[in-house]
Amino acid sequence: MTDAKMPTRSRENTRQRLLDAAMAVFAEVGLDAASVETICERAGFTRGAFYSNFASKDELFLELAARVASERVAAVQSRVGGLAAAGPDGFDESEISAILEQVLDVGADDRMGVLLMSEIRIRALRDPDVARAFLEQDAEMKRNVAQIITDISALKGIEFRVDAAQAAHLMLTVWETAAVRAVIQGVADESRGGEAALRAATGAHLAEVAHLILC
Amino acid sequence: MTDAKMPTRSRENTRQRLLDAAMAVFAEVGLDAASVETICERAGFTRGAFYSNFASKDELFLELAARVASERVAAVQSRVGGLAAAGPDGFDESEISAILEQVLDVGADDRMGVLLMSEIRIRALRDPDVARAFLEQDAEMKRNVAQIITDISALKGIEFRVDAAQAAHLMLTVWETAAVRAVIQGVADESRGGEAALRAATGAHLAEVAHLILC
DNA sequence: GTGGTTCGATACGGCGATGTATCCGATACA
DNA sequence: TGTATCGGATACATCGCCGTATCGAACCAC
Repeated sequence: MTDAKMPTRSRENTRQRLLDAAMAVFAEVGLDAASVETICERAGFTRGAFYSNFASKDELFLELAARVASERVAAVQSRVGGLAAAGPDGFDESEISAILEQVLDVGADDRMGVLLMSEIRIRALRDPDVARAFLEQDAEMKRNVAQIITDISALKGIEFRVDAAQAAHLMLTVWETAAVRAVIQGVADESRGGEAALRAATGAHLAEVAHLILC
Repeated sequence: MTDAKMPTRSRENTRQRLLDAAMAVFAEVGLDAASVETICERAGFTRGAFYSNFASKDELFLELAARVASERVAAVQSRVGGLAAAGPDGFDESEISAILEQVLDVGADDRMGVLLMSEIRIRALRDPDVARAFLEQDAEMKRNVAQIITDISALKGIEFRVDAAQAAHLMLTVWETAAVRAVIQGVADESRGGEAALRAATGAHLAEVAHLILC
């Protein structure tokens, strides 16, 4: 029963390093093209360490996907908390989009995040387990964003043209697609528009939607 | 004269069969997981035929992506043409979404179409060539949809809350995301909701957007 | 210190996919 | 009818990667 096991501190450490390395490699070349070998050498291990910690690449991916998803949700939730601070003063449509932009830019503002989510998404198109995880995470995100919208609505006494759930759905959709589009744009003209361009593009689209849902 | 040099009729035929088979296999297992061998046996050939017609799997994919893209655009364009027939009678927000739904359901209404476009999209996130092709096709689609919206606006004397380009962008975004989501939904509960569910889900979201962009 | 356990490295066998080089049959042409 | 060409099949050599089995070293309790 002592077998509850302190994972030797080094074991858990190894797992995390492997997961981090896998995240980077998956983002770079995609799940299928990423060999176990590559992941290991990126993490500074050999395949022995890998198979001592994971049964297969798929298992690792599942765990990684869960980690990424929960991190995204957690990050958004934490930002939602610190939102009430935003005073109930002046209000215009740019404000709501700014708030959401700030809330959402966790997990979608960097190239790697977009690539990883795309990898998870395409996997969800074929694997039931991943599909369920994906939908659940998405629903959670939607709930959080809807909460924000509701809060704003209550705080400022504003009515929107659609209910919070629909608005949240729409904004998440637009945000996600815009982020992907921006990365593709950067790849097309490898002039490395990078972060700035990405943020600008997604922000603009969000503002557009905010305008639409206002009364 | 129809054929400058008849490529033996059999050669071009072989190419097409290989492309068709590849399309199916790519949709099923993804680009990376699809082996040349699998594609060939699906098409009823051996690898000899493949390497006689294509230099590599990547080359085939590029050609396939171009074909799919141009087919999508062509299909939408042809539907746009037959649109003026829709009489300028009664009008409500469900009509505009119905029209767009009808126009768009080419290329996104079937599981395979969604899977293929997702494959192209994820490839566009890493390969500059694919990225450019993707963006170009997307812009073309957007132009066509914007045209439809403009036509409707003129025909019925309606003003929208955003300009046609923005509206088109939004509707394409929502449509595409909804289609993907529906497929994932079907994978999650493999009760095979299938086509009907997919169409219903995407239709509902489109209607929602139509409501928003109306004055 | 000593023995046991644990974790990662090394070594091995094997499979599957790739790309090329060669062969064979059918069609086109003289 | 004989011959050249073309398209696809077959055969071959190779490589990368996988998963396991084994080894060795560090860490633990006593």
